[in-house]
Amino acid sequence: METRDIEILLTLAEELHFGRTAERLHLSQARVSQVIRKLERRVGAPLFERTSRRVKPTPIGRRLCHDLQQALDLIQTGLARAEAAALDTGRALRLGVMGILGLELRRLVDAFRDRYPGSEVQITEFHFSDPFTPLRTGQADLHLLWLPVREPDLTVGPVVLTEGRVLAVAAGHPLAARDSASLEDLGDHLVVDGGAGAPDYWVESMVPWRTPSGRRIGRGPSARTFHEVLSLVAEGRCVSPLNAHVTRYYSHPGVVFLPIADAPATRWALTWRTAGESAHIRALAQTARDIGAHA
Amino acid sequence: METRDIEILLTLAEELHFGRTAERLHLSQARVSQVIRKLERRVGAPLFERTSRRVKPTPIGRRLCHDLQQALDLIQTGLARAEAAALDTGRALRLGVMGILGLELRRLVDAFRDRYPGSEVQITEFHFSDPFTPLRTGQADLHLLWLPVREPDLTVGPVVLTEGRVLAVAAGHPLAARDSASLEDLGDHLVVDGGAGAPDYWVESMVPWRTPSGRRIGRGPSARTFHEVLSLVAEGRCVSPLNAHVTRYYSHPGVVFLPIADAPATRWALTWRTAGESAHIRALAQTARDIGAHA
DNA sequence: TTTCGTTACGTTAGTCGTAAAGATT
DNA sequence: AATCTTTACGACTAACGTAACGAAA
Repeated sequence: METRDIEILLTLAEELHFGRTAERLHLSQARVSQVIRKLERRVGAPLFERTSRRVKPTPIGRRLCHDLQQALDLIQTGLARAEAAALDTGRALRLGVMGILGLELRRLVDAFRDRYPGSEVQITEFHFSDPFTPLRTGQADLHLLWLPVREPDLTVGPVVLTEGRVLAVAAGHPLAARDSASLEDLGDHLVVDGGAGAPDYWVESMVPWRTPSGRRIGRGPSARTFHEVLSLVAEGRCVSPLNAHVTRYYSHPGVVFLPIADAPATRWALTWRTAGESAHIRALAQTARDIGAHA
Repeated sequence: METRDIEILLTLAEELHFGRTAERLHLSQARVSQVIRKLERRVGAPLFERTSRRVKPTPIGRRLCHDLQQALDLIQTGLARAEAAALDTGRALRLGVMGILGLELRRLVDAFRDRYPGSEVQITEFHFSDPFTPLRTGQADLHLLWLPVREPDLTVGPVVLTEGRVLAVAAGHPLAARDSASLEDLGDHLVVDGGAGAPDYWVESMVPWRTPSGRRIGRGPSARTFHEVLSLVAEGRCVSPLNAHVTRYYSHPGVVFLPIADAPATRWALTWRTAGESAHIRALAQTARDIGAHA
């Protein structure tokens, strides 16, 4: 008898309804039926009387649920205690960020250090040219990535930052004189190319392949890091959509940043390998949820 | 965290040795390592300090083991209680036997009824032509089968009967004048054919394909039930090895039974579908173990 | 006829073993 | 070198979902 089975049994004893039980546990109704049947065969007696109208525990079932509820509570509190203790002794959590963005996470990191004085967070910088590899190779425990992230092995956690987008153009560029740009303008110029390390859907969400009206957006020279992008833009070899926070940290005489009026907001979320989830990771994610996203 | 994982953790905490833990739980050493590592990542702290010479629980590990031990005990006692209650309310256990053999099980059935007055055992007869199907289709909960039984989905339980073998021949048959037969004699005559419902290894163990010296044993007409066999033998169309208990219940004027001096003993064991194992089945098997096998 | 629970079957995720590598004495 | 744990990889079991079926009101 596995704890998963116990959880299903107890939920059914509460809900008294196979469908609602399945829904609460994100299972199919059939699965709930199978598990209960398996338990009944294991025990050797029916645990519920059921018709299509009513589900009611038998005396044996009721008694078993009572015992198992206690056991499950014990497991959960024991685990919670161990996790709490672990947070006082753990090694540093490596939090990946792209470019200068680590500075924007001060509030989160301070709040986390405040809650878990025994834990440490280490900010590590990675490049947008290969966004998921640091997590997969274990170079980072979490990574701050812009959404959408649709990778089956990764969990997308809370959104911690939301910001607008700007277009970086050379100071002498025709657009530089305007005080805002639009996605449609991208059709008239080359944009920086991010290389092949990231999946198309992810690049597309930041640097689209087509303007809203359907014109193709041309790819210019490629860059791996933010500084390389800035250089290319300053040389006038291309333009590049960027996230608004760069305007707070960079001012380059040869580059002008124009708000892109019709670009969707960029949402930055904590992301981690599902298989690598740990108490530390959950703690940081929960801290992020609690302090909320801020522009 | 599943109960299987808890069991592994607790065993390791007792043995303080990955290899012995694996052995006790019939697992590979690697698997133990994997599970512990998974738990450690889940908790977020090492649960054991280990070198190739020593395994020692950390304080967090020790504390967690203590909590989980209690939980596991609770699950097991709760389950045991439910099973005990089930034995008082259960439906009849259907015990399959071949031919007249049910009469030989009186002692077992009486002992079981004595121990579990709320339970019932119902003897059901099946044919040797298709020995495993009754279990697989659910027509029987247990089946008394001669060994060896090598079916991946079936569990072989205790041996409840052991007996010698006899050769059934027609009264007028040349062998009928002798007072014993040997396996070598089978090479001179046709034996009854059991049909294709049973696997070869199982048929072979009762009616071999070759004599000890290697001569081929010819197959005669086929029969599905014991009575059919007896008819064929009486008609002189074939001979047939049988189990010795038949001499206690059958005396047919046209048939003579000769002990087969060099045949191995037949061992009859309770067998059931592994997936269908229940408290009732375990109770009957345990009763059988306790009263022991008898000739 | 609708509402549930059950059964049948195909897919997939995770368990487990094998074999080889890595670490410690 | 010997002993024990960890890692890598492939096979297989069992968990799970989908869809069709069956029973009850």
